[in-house]
Amino acid sequence: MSQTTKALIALREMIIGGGIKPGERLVELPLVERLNVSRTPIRAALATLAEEGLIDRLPSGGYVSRKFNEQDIKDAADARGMVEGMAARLCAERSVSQDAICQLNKHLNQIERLLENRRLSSDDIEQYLLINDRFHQDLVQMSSSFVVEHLHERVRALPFASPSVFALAEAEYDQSWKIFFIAQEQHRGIVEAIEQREGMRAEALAREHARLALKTLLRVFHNRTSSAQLA
Amino acid sequence: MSQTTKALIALREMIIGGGIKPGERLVELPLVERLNVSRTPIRAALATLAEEGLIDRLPSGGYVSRKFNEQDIKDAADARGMVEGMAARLCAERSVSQDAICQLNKHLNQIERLLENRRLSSDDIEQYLLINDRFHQDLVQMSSSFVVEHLHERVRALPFASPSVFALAEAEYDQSWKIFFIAQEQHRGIVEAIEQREGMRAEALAREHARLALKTLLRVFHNRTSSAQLA
DNA sequence: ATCGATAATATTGTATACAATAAATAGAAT
DNA sequence: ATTCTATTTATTGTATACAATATTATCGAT
Repeated sequence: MSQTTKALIALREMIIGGGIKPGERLVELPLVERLNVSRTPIRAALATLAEEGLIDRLPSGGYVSRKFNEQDIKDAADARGMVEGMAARLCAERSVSQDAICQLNKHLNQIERLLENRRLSSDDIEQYLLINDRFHQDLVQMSSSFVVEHLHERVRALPFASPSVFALAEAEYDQSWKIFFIAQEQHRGIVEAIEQREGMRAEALAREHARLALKTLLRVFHNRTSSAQLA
Repeated sequence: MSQTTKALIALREMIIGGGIKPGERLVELPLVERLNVSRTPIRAALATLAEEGLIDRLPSGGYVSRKFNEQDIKDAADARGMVEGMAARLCAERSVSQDAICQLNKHLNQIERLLENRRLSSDDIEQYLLINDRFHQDLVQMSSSFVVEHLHERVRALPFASPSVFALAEAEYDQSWKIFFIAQEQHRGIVEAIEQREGMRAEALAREHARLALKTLLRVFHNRTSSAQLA
């Protein structure tokens, strides 16, 4: 693993995890000591983080950690829905191959198998997130649009735009295991719409799907507002 | 102007303008000589260009100039419509101030004044592009969503996603000056929809507006296919 | 005490040397 | 001739010294 990657991961973790507080300036030299990497890879990592939208470039040079409010999280989810919605629509309009549909269904079948045990273990949920991610990733790939792929990368990098491990704890609550079933129903709907070339429906479903993820996420936050990144 | 900015602009111009051909690898040392800038700012510029999607990062390190086909241009326009559509919708949903509406209308009035002379000079068109850009930029700003702003920056950087000077020549043709009126009508529609809090309509109009820009652009390309960037 | 100018310091921007890695070439074995 | 390996070369990755700039502190004037 390159030094740049090392710095990037460490910094991301510090920002999300609260090691660097919102509004705090990211000075290069101190980071050299904290991360045991020279300035060059740190600068590269900072540039990347700025592109990802996690930190802000100061007009006079340097960076500060952004602070995100609840509205930002909602917007991020909305944007994610928009991009994945476009992906789904393009899949429908461009008649993806039967093979592609099968691959999507394969993921969904795996999820279904997970959901057979009504009580999901932590491992199950981790599994779920993994497969879920693959499903969405494949969907984007199948749109055959480099632009959509490109935007999806950006949207995925936004904090909390993706269903995260934070949502993990949530699953313990009895009230929320239904979420998985609803999400799965939406997954099926999206694939069905694509198969039937119903672009508009595919897009709408993908958007709604993002809203569901958001709802779960926000509930978690309201339970424990102590999240480091939140203003 | 910093060396990095200098390198960035020069490289962008070389890629779009054809000085660097699609598929060509961008080796740092030769670029140092061609641009009279050291490796450090060149590396920074290359990283930025990769984020913008103009060049591809090789898994083994280094970059190659991307080649864009007609589908990519269509997708870019589509994506632009999607982002500006979301911006318009948010403006509507979030009840932008009367001041904001006035500012948008101010731009539109300026455009209207330009369009009074049926025959537009090159200067007029340049003016138009400038004002048009400000209108769209303001629209995005007024959505008060940093996510939308963020994505808009990405989408704007995509080649040909924005109405460009290429379209300039096109305006000479008698058949195409109507385009400006249609575009203006859409502009008015978008603002009206925002004013009346019709989110869905605002979004749809913004999307359609992007398709119109695309149509113009594609016509130009079909007339003179010799464009450097096109595969 | 407050403001402004100037000096001191901190911080980023740039160049470059060196290290690590990838690509290309040449040579040997089959 | 072809493939594999060894060696060379080309290219990127990293560290660091120096330059330019921005920020902060100091001091004097009002």
